Amino acid sequence: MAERYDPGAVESKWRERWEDTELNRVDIDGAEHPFYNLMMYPYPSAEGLHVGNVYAFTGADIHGRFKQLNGNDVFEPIGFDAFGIHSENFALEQGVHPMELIPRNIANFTRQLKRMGFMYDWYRVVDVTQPEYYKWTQWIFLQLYKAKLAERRKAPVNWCPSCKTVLANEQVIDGRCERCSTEVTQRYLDQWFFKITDYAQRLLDNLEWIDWSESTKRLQRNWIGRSEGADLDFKIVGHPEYTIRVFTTRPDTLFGATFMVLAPEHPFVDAITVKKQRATVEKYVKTALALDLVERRKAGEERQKTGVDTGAVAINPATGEEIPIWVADYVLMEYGWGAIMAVPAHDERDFEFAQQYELPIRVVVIPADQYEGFDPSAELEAAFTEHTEDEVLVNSGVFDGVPAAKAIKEITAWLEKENRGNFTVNYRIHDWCISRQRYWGPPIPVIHCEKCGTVPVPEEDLPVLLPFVENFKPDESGVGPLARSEEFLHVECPKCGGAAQRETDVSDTFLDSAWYFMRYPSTDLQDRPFDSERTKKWLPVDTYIGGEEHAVLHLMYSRFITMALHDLGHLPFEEPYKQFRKHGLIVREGAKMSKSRGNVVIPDEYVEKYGADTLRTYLMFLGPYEEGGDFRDQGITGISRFFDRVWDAVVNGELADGEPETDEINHKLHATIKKVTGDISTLQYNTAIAAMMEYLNVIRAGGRTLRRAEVQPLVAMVAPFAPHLAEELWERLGQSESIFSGHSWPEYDPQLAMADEVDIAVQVNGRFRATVKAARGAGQDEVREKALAEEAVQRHLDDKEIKKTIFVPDRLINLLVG
RNA sequence: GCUCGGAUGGCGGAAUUGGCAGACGCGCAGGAUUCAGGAUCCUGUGGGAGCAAUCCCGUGGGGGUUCGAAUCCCCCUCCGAGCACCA
Repeated sequence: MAERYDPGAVESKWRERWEDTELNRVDIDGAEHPFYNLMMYPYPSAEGLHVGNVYAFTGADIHGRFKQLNGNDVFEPIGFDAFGIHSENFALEQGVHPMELIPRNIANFTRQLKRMGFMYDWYRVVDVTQPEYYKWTQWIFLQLYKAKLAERRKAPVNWCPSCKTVLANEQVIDGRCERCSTEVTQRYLDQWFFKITDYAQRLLDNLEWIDWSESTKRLQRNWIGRSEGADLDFKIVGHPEYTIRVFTTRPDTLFGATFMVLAPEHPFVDAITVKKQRATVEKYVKTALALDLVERRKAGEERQKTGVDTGAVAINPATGEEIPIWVADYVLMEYGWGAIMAVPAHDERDFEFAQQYELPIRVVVIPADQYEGFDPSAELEAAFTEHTEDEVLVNSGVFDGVPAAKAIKEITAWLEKENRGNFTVNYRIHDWCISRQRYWGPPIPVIHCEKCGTVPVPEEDLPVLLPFVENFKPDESGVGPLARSEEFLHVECPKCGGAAQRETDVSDTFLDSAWYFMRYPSTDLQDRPFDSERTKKWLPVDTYIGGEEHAVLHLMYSRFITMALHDLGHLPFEEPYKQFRKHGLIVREGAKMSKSRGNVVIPDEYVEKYGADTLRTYLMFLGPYEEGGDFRDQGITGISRFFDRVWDAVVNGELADGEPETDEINHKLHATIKKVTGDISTLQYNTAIAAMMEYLNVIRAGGRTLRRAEVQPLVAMVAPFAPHLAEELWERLGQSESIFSGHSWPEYDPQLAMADEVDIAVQVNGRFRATVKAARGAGQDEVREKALAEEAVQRHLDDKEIKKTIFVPDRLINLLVG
């Protein structure tokens, strides 16, 4: 009676064995071939592990196990991103205090993660809500504060009326809160900012050399949004004390600037508005500022442009003409200088505005082929084209006829010489607002003293403990719930000893995750955030695998924090992850998974039925890992059957000793090892699995007695995907050590991996007519002779003369006849 | 609107990067086994014509380059993602 594969029994056996033998416990100080394999730690939701988590972690775990099987000491830690709005909102919904709820969720997550067979080192878990962790999050804040990279200022901020907190720009998706999808509004509050803009250029430059998924790098590039152009100054008639500075990417169109526009918040608005227009302008500014950010940002057709004339007049430095100054809310204070020179002929927004208010439009750039015979007085259609070498300036004085791209440089140079402007670069990225008027986060370690102002908490007083606050519900006040704890709020000023108050905001949860990977190797040390020797040994992270939804959030923030800590002398490197690979998204039956659709895959059900190994492998088989896949319930049986057969091949029946039985099988074995080794290295797990299946089909064909040398390498190749099964089979093959404890990955012989006989396609006039077998490397004459011997080839040659032969060695021969 | 992906059998997806399209798996059909269902095993499975050998068509649509195109170039359609009044 054949013994059947029982995943449940095999998996629980090895789960216990690994735990007893501490197989995945890494010798942090003693490891000889350190490899840091990181995956994005989850926030422990009450719903438990999502199949998306399992997908992400499995792909990363396979990578880690593969490295381990190849002789590395792989450190693969896990932790919990348990602070933050998401966790807190759930606690509110359930009416349970987060201090009670979160540990419960973490326990549940831990159980589920262990069931999946990830090779986590459970002796080094990070839980960001523990004081021994957030003490150091606060420490990082203090370091940035000292370096003047943290700054408190009043600013318009994104406010989520539902979560009742401020959000970073990165957390506003389509004008809505990324967590609860409520429309975001604008508020003016005192906020802490991290000056990530100081690092914009470096964050951009380093993208050139870090080994990351291209698409992720592109997202970051777009988000940083570098644009080159010029700052230039406009004089105001009758106000010699003011000049309006603008930023433009199109200095070549300067001669076409027929008016200027200030943002409603622009500091000069009040001062320069003429008496007659004062009431109108004041009213407009008031209305504009009352609009929330979302409404104001609605572009183009959605909302008509509005604006008012200040009555003031500026001088176009190029033409010397007087041009009117308007105020309009389509100009944003946050970008550039909050003021623009309007060139309606070459900017759609300015054009729309000019049409609406009947402002003059002057064309200054035209296609080069229209330059001959151009009449400068003629009316021309506005043209919103990119400046190319095919375009030249007109109506532009001495610059007439100059190609637009060249004119950008020449006009900028001229402005610089005149001291009226200069070349400059602008970035779209804004400073990172880290204040949150919420409860569930690390208190920002700052004290406000009436006498001394803002005083940082001395490092020796850290951590500033998050107090238990019974009613942690956020409210409309813009003041965080921590203000409700009298005991927390009132404190002595560390400087003068007088009565003072603590900062009541907590920091953004993205600050917790910006450095968690630095903590893992040092979780056992309480006197420093990370040990310098261990950091040198393990960091930067060798491979980081995670979702791309964090491209401009976590991944950008952690790069910034790493750079800042590097510059402050705390880290020997400035990029945190040597290699980053994004994984795709997993959908079900072609549709996104969501609770409302009711199509969420609960991993537990499948683990119960098929085992963790089968679920892991099936998830990887769905499609290319970096692109995601489509989960179909029936598909999992394919993997289930595959493992049944692998089991059967090893366990049932005698295995013969000696080399693989035939050269053909030996070749197939080596070719498979080569293919699987390559595919796993590049995260192409789906084709790696297909290759193993193909190999098994080959060796099982004909029901022959298998040889140990045919089967054992397969067991090793299966190990990253199905670690429990592989361990069991490894043991049954007579191995006494864990398959993961040594260098168990099979080697291949590159010569053997190539077949010595190949099929060569034969074409006649480009159409396939036959295949012939030939020795690898066979020459054209030999192949041609074989091809001509084929009956089908002869038929299509039809006795005509062969005019030309195209020969690709080992692949194809194409015979061309008249 | 801008930027970037993508479209291949009934389905998920392969294709050595310009060289036999459809690997591998699911599903389906036929057969074996079974009292039966399930499981398992064999065989077949892009479409069309033919008893057959064989032939023709075929990678979203149209054009092109090439001895040869799923792959490269141009135009179009549809789907997805990110950004969006960023001057």
